[in-house]
Amino acid sequence: MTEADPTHAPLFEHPAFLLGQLGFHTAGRFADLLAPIGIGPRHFGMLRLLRDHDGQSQQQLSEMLGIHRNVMVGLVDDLEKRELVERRKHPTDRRAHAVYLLPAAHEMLARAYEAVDGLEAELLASFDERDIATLLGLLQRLATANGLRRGIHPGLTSERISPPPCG
Amino acid sequence: MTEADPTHAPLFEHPAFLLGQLGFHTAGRFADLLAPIGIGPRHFGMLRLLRDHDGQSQQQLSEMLGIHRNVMVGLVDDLEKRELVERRKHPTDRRAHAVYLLPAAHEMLARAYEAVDGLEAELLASFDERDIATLLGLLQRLATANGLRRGIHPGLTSERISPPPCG
DNA sequence: TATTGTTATACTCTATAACTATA
DNA sequence: TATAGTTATAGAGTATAACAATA
Repeated sequence: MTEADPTHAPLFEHPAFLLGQLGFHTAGRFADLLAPIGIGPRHFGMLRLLRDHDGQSQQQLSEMLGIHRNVMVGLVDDLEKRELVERRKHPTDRRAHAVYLLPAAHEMLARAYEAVDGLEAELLASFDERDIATLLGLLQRLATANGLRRGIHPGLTSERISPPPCG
Repeated sequence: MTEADPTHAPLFEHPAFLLGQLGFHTAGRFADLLAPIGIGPRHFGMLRLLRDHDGQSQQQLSEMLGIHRNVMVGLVDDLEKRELVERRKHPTDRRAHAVYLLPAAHEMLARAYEAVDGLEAELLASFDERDIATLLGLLQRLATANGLRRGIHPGLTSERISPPPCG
């Protein structure tokens, strides 16, 4: 099953393909590692945001996460059911809810960060310090040059990034 | 909005996060570039596979693409409607269909490869030859070390890779 | 009139199971 | 009994529009 391509290199020779493949794999593994503690990547992102932006309205939070406010409703519902966040009255706008972290969230965040560390270690197991530094620098340049917002990833599902296949 | 993290580096410092972010972006852009010619990433993968494995059964093809045989039905349906492939009688197994490329598929493949080139150029616009070579080497090592199958990407949807958000 | 949170709807994609015709 | 292709069903996810309360 060697790839014989008359005009183009095999996909293994394309950085774009490898990025897509590795990104999908990474997102899936992240969801896998988060699953045992009972949250998904989107919940992690929300808790992480709240640690620095406690007490904001759902509207504000959804803009910062790059998601629609309708989706935010379900996200806050989930986290409220697990007693990780709380909806309180907004101090200045009676239409809005102010969302606050509850104490349990900090322990949850600590455990989620362990998952992040585990993922990073697993992914980069075969790399030494220098390889990692080189890779990080290149990926940061790519992300910046292609207009990706820092720390905002509109591609992480609750469980899996989702879809089907391709070769 | 500077990231102040007591215990962990901002996500921008995590190769795993950047891979997920860049992978999602890349997959989405690929779908965008393919859309004008009327196919999705999964169709491209199928046509590409058929060029080297013409006349195989749907079962065999779905195994090679890493997808379920039920999904293959719709994929072949799509391609048959566009007269890019054809179902014929399998020479040895009367239960199976043998799938063959039609002439129009070769032109479609050529145009799809232009999209691949365009994506690659867009993504790596700020990189010189040496950067690209370094990146490619690192990504290939990562893909291999993490057990990813060459040229098989079970994460490309018909239109978009799909999901919601995270920070 | 616009905005916040919410709900309802439709649409896409997936995963499972079941059916048929063959093997 | 198992397999190839197909179809049906239910589930998850998203996007859009609409609604009540408030600005």
